[in-house]
Amino acid sequence: MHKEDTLTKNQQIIFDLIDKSPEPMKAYSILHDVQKKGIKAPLQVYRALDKLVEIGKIHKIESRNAFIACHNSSCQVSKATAFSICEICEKVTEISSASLSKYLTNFKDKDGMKYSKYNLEFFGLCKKCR
Amino acid sequence: MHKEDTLTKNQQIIFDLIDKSPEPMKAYSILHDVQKKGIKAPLQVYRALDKLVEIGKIHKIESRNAFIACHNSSCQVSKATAFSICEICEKVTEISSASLSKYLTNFKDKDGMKYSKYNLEFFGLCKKCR
DNA sequence: TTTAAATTGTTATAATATAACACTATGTAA
DNA sequence: TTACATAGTGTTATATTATAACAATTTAAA
Repeated sequence: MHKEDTLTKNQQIIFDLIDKSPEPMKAYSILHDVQKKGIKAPLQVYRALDKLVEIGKIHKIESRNAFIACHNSSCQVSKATAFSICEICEKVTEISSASLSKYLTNFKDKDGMKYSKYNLEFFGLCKKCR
Repeated sequence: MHKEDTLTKNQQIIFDLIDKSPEPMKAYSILHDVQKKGIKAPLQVYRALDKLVEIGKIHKIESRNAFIACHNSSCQVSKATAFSICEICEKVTEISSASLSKYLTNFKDKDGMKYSKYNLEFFGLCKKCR
């Protein structure tokens, strides 16, 4: 499976940065942080991000245009993602719920259509902000 | 409830355009189409879009940066949205499933936290593209 | 009717993302 | 080992998406 694939230099630098970050990181903030490592252009960042998303090492939080490392060990969920987002402090947490992913993976629309790929973003207030 | 609110001129022009469109519309494509009606600047479009999203008349498809009219009559779902997106033709359909919205509205995360607001995007192939 | 709130119009600019092209590294097959 | 395909890199330029700041106007409620 893909997750074990060796990352290239740029991919590794950018993954390490995102993985260490306690919060989702934006592309240009990543760019700023890796310039000292020789990554100078937005495209270098976006290419690494694209690849990391593709292989499931990171996820994009669509509503925030930001990226976080995947913390689900199981590979199936890399294209079936769910997050909770605090509307005050912007804390983002990946939800790993077997019942949720089972429900959504088995969900059929009006036409009986199933979708193995989805992205779900819940919004509310986190513990601290409540 | 908000949906019955009267729209302002710009909001009405932009809502009508989106409502008539068979597919999600992007902000600058909207701008292009409404220039003949006197809306000349991006900000005029974004302001109307923000308001229309806020009152639930339209939804933003986050993964596409595009906007579609809401076709659910019930107001509760305006902040609890679900869509299917065809990865080939980009057709987007709003899903109105009582069981889905019930499941997600009642979903509790590890900490027992519930979220009344969410956005779900399913990806796959539509009937035509399969 | 005056006053607060929302909306508008406008210019400028910020933030996010991709096109195009030349070059380099890496793995695979002859 | 060579040669070939594939993926990744570096670079410049540019496209796309979105907001800041400020003055003027409209609207609706007290």
